[in-house]
Amino acid sequence: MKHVLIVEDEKKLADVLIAYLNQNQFKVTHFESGSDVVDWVKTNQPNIILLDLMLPDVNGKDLCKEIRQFSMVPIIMVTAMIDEIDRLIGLELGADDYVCKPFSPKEVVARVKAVLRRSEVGLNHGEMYDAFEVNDQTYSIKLHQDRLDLTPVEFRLLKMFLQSPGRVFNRDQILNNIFEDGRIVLDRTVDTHVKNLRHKLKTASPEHDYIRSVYGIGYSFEL
Amino acid sequence: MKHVLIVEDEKKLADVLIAYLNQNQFKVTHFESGSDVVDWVKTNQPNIILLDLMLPDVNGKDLCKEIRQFSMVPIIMVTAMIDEIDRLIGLELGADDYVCKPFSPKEVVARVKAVLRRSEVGLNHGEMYDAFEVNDQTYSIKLHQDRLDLTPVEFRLLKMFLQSPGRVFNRDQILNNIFEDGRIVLDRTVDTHVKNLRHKLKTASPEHDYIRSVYGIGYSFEL
DNA sequence: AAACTGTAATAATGAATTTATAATTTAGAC
DNA sequence: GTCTAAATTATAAATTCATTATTACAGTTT
Repeated sequence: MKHVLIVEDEKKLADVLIAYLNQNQFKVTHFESGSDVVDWVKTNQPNIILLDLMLPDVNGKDLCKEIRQFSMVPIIMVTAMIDEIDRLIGLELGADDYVCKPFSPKEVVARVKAVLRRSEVGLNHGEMYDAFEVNDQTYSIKLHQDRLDLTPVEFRLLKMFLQSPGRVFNRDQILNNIFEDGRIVLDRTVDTHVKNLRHKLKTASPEHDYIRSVYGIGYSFEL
Repeated sequence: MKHVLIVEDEKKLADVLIAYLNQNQFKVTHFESGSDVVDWVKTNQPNIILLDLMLPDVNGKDLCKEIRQFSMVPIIMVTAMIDEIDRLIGLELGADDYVCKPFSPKEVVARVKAVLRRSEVGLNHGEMYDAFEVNDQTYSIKLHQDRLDLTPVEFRLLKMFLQSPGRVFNRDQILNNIFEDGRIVLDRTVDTHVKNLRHKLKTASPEHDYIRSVYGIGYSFEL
């Protein structure tokens, strides 16, 4: 029986989740604050953690990172800050997924199952996107088994593209996704990174043209 | 303190064993099923495993073989099938000893101690990782028979790397792994220890470049 | 004293960004 | 349709910035 740890200060919300998860044959443990979570996780080794970003005592992001220090347990972030989401994606937090408040309990259960499934099969492997394999542990991406030798910026850029194939990003969106801090750089910088990434992709797979330029708008990734 | 992993689905039985082992200064981890055992062993490297042959989800024999793929950790098989025992002995399972249910906890503790003693003295070396041999007793690591002359910090650093080859560690993670107490030192300190370790590895094996710097992230060990 | 560890300062390297220029695309004029 | 000017994107080189490597030394421990 899979064991889910919920770290959530809104009692009502937590109760609903617990009820749903129990109905789906999950064992659930609930913490209303973050202070004792690390110790508990170390001794009890849950199968998955649902972690609220906004907690009364500790910062959810830091907690996530701290857990990552000693465990690869899957973590799903829960947040009310819809604006934060974009920045969280592809971030080096080490979380496996996120859900945004308000959410349906059904959705959460589905995500929990999905993440567990993912973490069970791909033992050492990262998430697959077509022929690409993204490995957050090793900060590397493989294309057809071969490791692409990417810089940190290129890694985040390609991961962002892979997560939304076909979507056209303008340069502002790309910069927001790539930089945690809201630092401001020129649009041309994006071009340069795209150029460098294209070159590395071309080296690995000469026949394929993955990144499409959309004149007047930005770039999109075509699998 | 020796760390014993018990894989046993009968909760009561396991609890008795845990109590006895704890009394004898063993640290104990308990799994009620076999599904997550392999991963856990890979990261946690127990000193000995007590493995039930009959588990709800996976076959104990297969589990034993699978563990033998990557580790020489001593394994004691536990079984209720007294008839099976004879067939098991001498088999290519790779287990180190057997106990038959019903057994007295005292007997099990005695066997655990015996097997550990056996594995510590004599020809039985430490855990092998490729050409590296880690010996926790003597706090030393050999590369191709040659003993590397490592300081305690270097020993823990290299052992950590060997346990997760290919994984990229950032400096915080390295420090957390190396120092049990939460002592805080500068990131540059990691660089220095890595440099010193690299030098010793180079002396022992000039052609090989084991430690890879991952710019902006940390280090990884490539076997 | 010798060995180990941590820090600080500096050098070396590598990545990110900017800059400059060339190439391409688009839209309007003919 | 084709030509041309303006806008946009591509590329390469130069610059700035960040990270890592190395060295030397100081405080501790053995």
